[in-house]
Amino acid sequence: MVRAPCCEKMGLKKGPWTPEEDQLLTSYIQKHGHGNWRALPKQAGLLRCGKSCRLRWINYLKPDIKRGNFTSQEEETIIELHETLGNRWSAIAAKLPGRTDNEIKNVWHTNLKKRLLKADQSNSNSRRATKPRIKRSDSNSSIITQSEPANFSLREMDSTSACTTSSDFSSVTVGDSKTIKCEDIESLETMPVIDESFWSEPAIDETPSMSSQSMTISTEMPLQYPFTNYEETFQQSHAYDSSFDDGMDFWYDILTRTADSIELPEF
DNA sequence: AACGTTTACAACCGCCCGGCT
DNA sequence: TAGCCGGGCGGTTGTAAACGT
Repeated sequence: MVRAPCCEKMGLKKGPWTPEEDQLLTSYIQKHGHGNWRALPKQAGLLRCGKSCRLRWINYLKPDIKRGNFTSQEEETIIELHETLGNRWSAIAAKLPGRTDNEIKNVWHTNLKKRLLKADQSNSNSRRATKPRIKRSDSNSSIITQSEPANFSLREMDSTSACTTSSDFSSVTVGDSKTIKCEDIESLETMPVIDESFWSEPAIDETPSMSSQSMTISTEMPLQYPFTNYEETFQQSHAYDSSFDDGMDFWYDILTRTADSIELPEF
C-alpha cells in the first residue's frame, strides 16, 4: 500500500512561517482547538498542510512553550535521560516541561553530543597514555584477555550493522542477521586502542541500546541474512603490545579478512 | 571588508502505529 | 481482515546568524 502524501503539494506553502500565518493559526486554535489537523489549515485560511500546522503549533506557537537557552540543569537532565531512553526525544521532552522534542533534539545534536564527545575523547586520551596489553593465551582458544580494560569503543557503524565493545571487550554486533566466519582470526594479533577520532564520521551517537549490545566473536557461526547480531569468539595465544599505529589498520584488517568468508544468499 | 566555515534551529520528510470502517 | 487516515516520532535538511581567516 502506498500512502498518499500528507498534503497536496500543489498550492501549499512551505518554508518559514510568517507572523501573519502564526497569527491565523494561533487565533484559530485558541477559538476552535485542533480537532483535525488535516482540515484545520483550510478552516483557518492557511495555505499549509495540516502536518506543517501541527508542527508549527507544537514546536513554536503553543503558549506553554518555554523559549530561550537551556539551563545547565536541563542539559544534565537531557544527558541523563538520553542515557536511559536513547533518541526517544518525545519521551525526554515529556520530562522537561515547556520543552519540545524538536528543541531537545536540536540541542542534543548541536551542543550536548559534542560536549560528551569531547569529554569522552579526553578520557580516551588519558587512558591511551597507559597502553593496554593484550595477551593471547592459546592459539586455539577463545578469549581475549587484557592486562587492563581496553578503551576502544566500537560503536554504530551504520543503520544495520554495529560493532560495540565495552570496557571489558565482550561483544561485536554486525547488523541483524549475518554471520561471519573468521577462520583466519587467529592471526589477529592485537586489539589496538581506538579513540573517538576513528569514528569521527559520521558523528558518534551512542545509544544505550547500542552500548548494551554484546559483541563476541566466535570461530564458527551460522550464516544468516539479512544482518543479525553475530557472535564470534576468537582467541589470542601470545602476549602482544599493540602493533598498529591506530585502530583503523586493525579493523581494516579484520574486515578485509572476514569479508572473504562472508556468504551471502542469492536473491 | 569579503569570503568561507561552523553553528543553531526551524521546518520538512518518511515511516510507523493505532483507530476506524 | 484489509485498507485508509490522522497523529506522532525521529532523522534530515535548509538557511540565517555567528564566527574565523
